[in-house]
Amino acid sequence: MARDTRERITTAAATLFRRQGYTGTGLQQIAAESQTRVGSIYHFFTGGKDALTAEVVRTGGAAYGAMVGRILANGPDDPVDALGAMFEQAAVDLAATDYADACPIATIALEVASTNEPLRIATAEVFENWLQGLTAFCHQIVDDPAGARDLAVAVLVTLEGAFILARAARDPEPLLAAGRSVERLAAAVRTGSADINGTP
Amino acid sequence: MARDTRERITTAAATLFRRQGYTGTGLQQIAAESQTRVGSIYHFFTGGKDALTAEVVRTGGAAYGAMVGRILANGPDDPVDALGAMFEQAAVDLAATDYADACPIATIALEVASTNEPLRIATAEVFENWLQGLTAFCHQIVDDPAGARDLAVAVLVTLEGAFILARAARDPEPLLAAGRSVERLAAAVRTGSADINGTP
DNA sequence: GTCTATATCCGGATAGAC
DNA sequence: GTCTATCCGGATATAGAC
Repeated sequence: MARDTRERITTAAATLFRRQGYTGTGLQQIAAESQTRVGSIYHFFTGGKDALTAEVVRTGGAAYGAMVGRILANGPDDPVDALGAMFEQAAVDLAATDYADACPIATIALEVASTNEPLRIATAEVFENWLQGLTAFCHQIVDDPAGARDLAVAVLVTLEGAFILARAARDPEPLLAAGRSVERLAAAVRTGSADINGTP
Repeated sequence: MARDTRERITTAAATLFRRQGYTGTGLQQIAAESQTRVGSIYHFFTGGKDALTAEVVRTGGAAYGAMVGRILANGPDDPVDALGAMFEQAAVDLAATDYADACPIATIALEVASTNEPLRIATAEVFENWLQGLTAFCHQIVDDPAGARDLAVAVLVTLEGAFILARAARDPEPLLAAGRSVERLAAAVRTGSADINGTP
């Protein structure tokens, strides 16, 4: 049962961190949720809470990035439409989980950004990995590498910000509105028709 | 010194909440930072930590919204350019404060979204107030009310998401890239030239 | 590997002297 | 209004029996 125990700990921690954040979740609660003891957590994670959190950030981040990649790959053929569909799926998932399951690392990222340098770096690396995957996808829409990266940044930050508003309001509408705007931006970038200073 | 004490408490709490979040900040630390005692906090805020936090969210949110409004009003005459300038200003401010002073309520909003209903509502109201101000501004760009609201949502969520990435990476680039994309989106919305399904 | 017990400290909150 | 003292629970972390 050794491997099972370790996995129960990380999954319980991931769930609790999503809903309560890093500082808001105690090791005792993680132990209770994963049906182990605090001592067992320290058996598997010698570095204590921070070592556990770092692993949750990295593996949870990789899993979420892979899931988004699948959604984009299995979505509409038109990559612009696929981006919009991703936001709609995020809205459905968020409402279905009582507005709890949004970004797995956003709360942690904000909590540790100015207080915990190793964890800050772990979150930054996850975001960068996501951006690289999204940039590759956006290359279907824009040839220019810098343009694809900019579009990828826009997609990710729009999703992250929309998660904040949707969770706060307990309303999927910000995610849907954000999806419409991302589609519109991606279409404008693709046609190249929208100069920064459009004709008034 | 009575009024001063109360204000010192809220100011210290606002600063600490920005950098460490809600659960990551204790009343003892707030008391130390504001040079008072925990008992004094309870003298002014009978409801304890949550009452203090609710006031910080509301007054800090109103102040930040007013500041953004001033930046937009005093920026370039072209409202599309003004939106881009706002992101550039946010990037400058963030770097100048060692990547600490981003959104005053975003961290709190994520922490309490699934754990503290009164505070969740307080953050939602602040976001809604900001959206109404931004929607009024975006009416300079789009006539259609729904279009102006959608653009306002896009601007706010893009800013919020860019704050997360910029703080995690300790790099203003996500804010600058987000600003370029918001300008591009606003220009496309103004000209109405970018259909959702643009010509490939 | 797992569990109990415990050390040390900080969390929010309150009562009451001054 | 301010300050001291304190309650009680939970925080992280560790030591050691089994």
